[in-house]
Formats: sequence, structure tokens, C-alpha cells
Amino acid sequence: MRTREKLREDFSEWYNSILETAEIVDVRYPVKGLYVWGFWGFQIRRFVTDILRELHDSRGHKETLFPLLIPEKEFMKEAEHIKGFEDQVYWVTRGGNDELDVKLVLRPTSETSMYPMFSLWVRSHADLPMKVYQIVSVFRYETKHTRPLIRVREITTFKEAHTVHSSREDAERQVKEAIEIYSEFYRRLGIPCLFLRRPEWDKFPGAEYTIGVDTIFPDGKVLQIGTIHNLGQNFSKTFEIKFETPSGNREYAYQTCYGISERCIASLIGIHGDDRGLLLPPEVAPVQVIIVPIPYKDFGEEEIRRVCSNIKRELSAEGIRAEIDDRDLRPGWKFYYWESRGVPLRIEIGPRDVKEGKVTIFRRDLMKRESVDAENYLKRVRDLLNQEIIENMRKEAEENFISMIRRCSSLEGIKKCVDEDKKVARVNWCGEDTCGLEINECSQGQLLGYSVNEKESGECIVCGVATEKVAYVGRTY
RNA sequence: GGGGCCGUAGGGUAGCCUGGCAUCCUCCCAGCCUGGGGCGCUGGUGACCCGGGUUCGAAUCCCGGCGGCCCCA
Repeated sequence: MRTREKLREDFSEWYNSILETAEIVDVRYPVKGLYVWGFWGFQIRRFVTDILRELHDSRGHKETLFPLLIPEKEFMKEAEHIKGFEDQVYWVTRGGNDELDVKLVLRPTSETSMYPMFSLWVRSHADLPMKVYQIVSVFRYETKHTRPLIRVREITTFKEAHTVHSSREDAERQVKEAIEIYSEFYRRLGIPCLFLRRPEWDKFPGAEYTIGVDTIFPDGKVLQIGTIHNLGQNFSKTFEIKFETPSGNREYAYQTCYGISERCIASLIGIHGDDRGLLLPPEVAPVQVIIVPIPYKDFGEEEIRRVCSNIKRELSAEGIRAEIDDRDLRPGWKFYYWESRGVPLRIEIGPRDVKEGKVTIFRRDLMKRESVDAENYLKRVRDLLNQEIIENMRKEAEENFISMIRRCSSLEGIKKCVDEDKKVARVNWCGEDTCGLEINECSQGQLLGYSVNEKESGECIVCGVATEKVAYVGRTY
């Protein structure tokens, strides 16, 4: 049986301890808000970024790499953007012992690094749409409590995509593509999420509008695990990104940008984890099958060893990441070890299996063993890794997700739902700022915005006007 | 933004009030014994966040820094 008692009782404690035992990050680096990737965590990160690359590449995005430092002058060009970031940027003001003539900021995000170059790259409508992305570190001087993978001062895994278009419609279409990419990404990771159009006061500095991607943690708090912005012509006007139309005119371009950070890995941990530790989707598990030999002194140890290496060879030939744990430790100890790291499948080979021509397969997602005939085990492993496990994980995560959301029809209802029951409230909201602010103020939670893909007829919870917009309110990280 | 608590081996802790040999568990190392859910035994390594002050003497008291946690806005 899979249980999640520890997560519900004290999520912070569970989270911090699993980061350590599963070697995801080492929190002991002596600078606030900076963490070291552990070897296991870094491998997870690699498989996750592989998916991101695949999803962007296959839709015509080109990967690139821009400099980390941005000159003060460029950074200061867009008024809204500066206002949003100036109190959280790191400055480089010296080179050796010399004060720099041109002060530099460590990018908190790369608009002002990329867009001066975009104005050189974009010449004609034939250059558009242009879609680029990079996966880099960005720096933000967070003043609130930092937390590994969730609120950090160096975001070490910032996948940011930036696109340029010749029309507002094409930029809108791009926003839809971004939603599609992120839906697919989180579907593959088995993470349920909401796509919410943020209220005016919560949008990205310099954007026309922002769509946040949110998931809900076991403690009922909402974690933003992605953002999508329609920048309109705000930045193209400041950075002179113009293109020549077919008719020979010069027009400012339309832009979008969208990003995902290592919070996506935090969500893997928080959404799928249980009292034993991690549970990883097979696609991103550094080890997909761990083979544990169960040697007995009075039984042929070499025999067992040979069966294990055969299995490993066969699995590897199929492209499955399999390892044998032949350390001189008790099997039970190894079971706990690999379970805490979220390895989805374990194969146990002991005297019983060898004698009966069987293979024991243990499913981490169900915490259950099954015994299969040795000649059929390969197909069974393939089915489990390719389909059954992730489908089961998705189903379970979805159920947990739904159980955290409660429909509310009054401001008092929101307060009770959010403050007392520690859940996320789902309400009708007309979309107007004045009503939004009342919703925002009525509880300890925040108005997260209205869904871009759900509709439900009702009346705005504040002003009572008829609306189909469905909004969510919750406490956030 | 405001308030509170804390920092002792790799991890978790006792000691601090009332200054005088630093406690226990775990991990780790060596060996034996084991092996289908954290086995047992023997032995071993390893710590008072940093800087300054008070004192014969500081983990303990005072000041500052750095780091961590919690609550409220």
C-alpha cells in the first residue's frame, strides 16, 4: 500500500528530508538560496530537459545561448519591466579592482539580453515567426524565504522560449502552441495543472497578459510551474524590433515568451512522492529497473548472479535503463534505498525464481509484487514502463488534485475553504479588477486567475453578473 | 515589510538557564555473521557556524556577521 501520511502532516519536513536521502540537491552550500544538484537529482533534471528540448525542437524552436550579463542601459529600457525586477537583480559593478564604466546585471530573465539582438536579426516578414529558446541559469535576489527548487536565488534550470511574429493573431496562435507544449510536458510527467489567466496586477512586467501554469501540492498550496506571456508590441517598440511587410511598410513585431524552471522537478517530487520517498515517471527515472539479487549461502550464488546479468543485458538491449545492485547489503535495505529514489520497477532474483523459472517484478507505484514466467518478463516490463505505470500515476495524481479543489459560491465560502480547510477554491469571476481585488482580499489565499480552457455558467461571486469564467483562489508558495 | 526561534561529527540530538572531561541514535570504515522488507556482534574515525569581547577558563554569557526555520502583513 502506498501512503502519503507524512506529506500531509508536515510537507516541509518530508520535502527537505527526501531532497537529502534521494540526493536530489544538497542544501548545505553556504550561500542563501543557492543549492548544489545531487547526482541523482541532476540525472532526473537531464531527462526532464531532454523532454523540453524535444517538445520545443519538434515545433520549430531553435536552441540558443545568450550571455549571462546585461548592460545597464539595455536592462533599463522597458519601464514596466524594470519596475518589476529592479529590486531583485544582482549587479556586477567591478572588474578586478576597477569600477566598471558600464554596470552589468545578472539576467533575472533574458528579454533585455535577447531583444537588442532580435532587432538585428528580424528584417522582413519572411524571417517570422522566429522561435528561440535556451535553458540557462538566471538570478533573482529573493527576499522572501528561499526553498530548494522552489524559491531560489539562482534558477539553474530556466527554459525560456522567446518568439517574434508578424501579427497579433500569429502571436495569439503562439500562445496556444505554448499551452499545448506545456500541457504535453506535464501530461508526460503525470502532473495535473491549471492554465490560468492572471489578474492584471499579477502579470509579467511588460506583458499584455500572462497565463500561469499551476499545480497543487499535498499541503494545499499552489505552485506556479510555468508561465506564458503575450508581450504584444511592448518590447518590440522599446527594442526597435521591426520587420518589412510584403507591401513594403515597416511594422513593430509581436512577441511572446514562456518559461519553465526547476520547479517542474519540485512538482515531480511533491505530486508523486509518498511516505517511502520519490516515485518517478519511467521516462525520467535515471534507473528504470533495479535488479536485486537475493543470494542464499546454501544456494548457487553464481547461478543467481548469472540470471541477473542476463536480465540486465536483455533490458539494456531494449534501451531500458537497468542496473544490478550487487552491493554486499541486505536485500531489505536495498529495497528501501531504491524505493526512496523513486525507481519505478524492481526485479528480484532469488532461489525461488531460479528454481521455478520465474521473475519477481515489484511495482513502486502500487508497492506490489508480481511473479511472471521468465520467458514473458521482458514484454511485461516494457508494458509497465511504457504505459501502465505512468497511466496509474496520472490517475492517482489527478484524483489527489481534484480532492484539493472545492467549488465555492460566496466570499465567506472562499475564506473557509482556503484558510480553514487548506484547499483551493473554484469560483465564477467576471474578470473585472474591482471584483478580483475583493476575491483577492477575502482570504489568506490569492486570486490566481481564470481558466483559459474551462467554462462554467454562473454569476460572478462578487458582483453577480452572468459569466462563464472559472477562477481559482489558493495559498501559494 | 514586521515579529519570533535556532546553529554541537555526514544526518538527527543532549548539554547552554546556573561557564570547568561534550551525550545518545544514525550514517560511515574494518572484520565476522547474514541474506525474499532497514539483521546481529566486535572494534574504529568523526563536531561545538565565523569574527570580536568578558573570564584563570566559553558550546554555554555579551556584540556583530553568515546561515537555517516559523508566524503575521
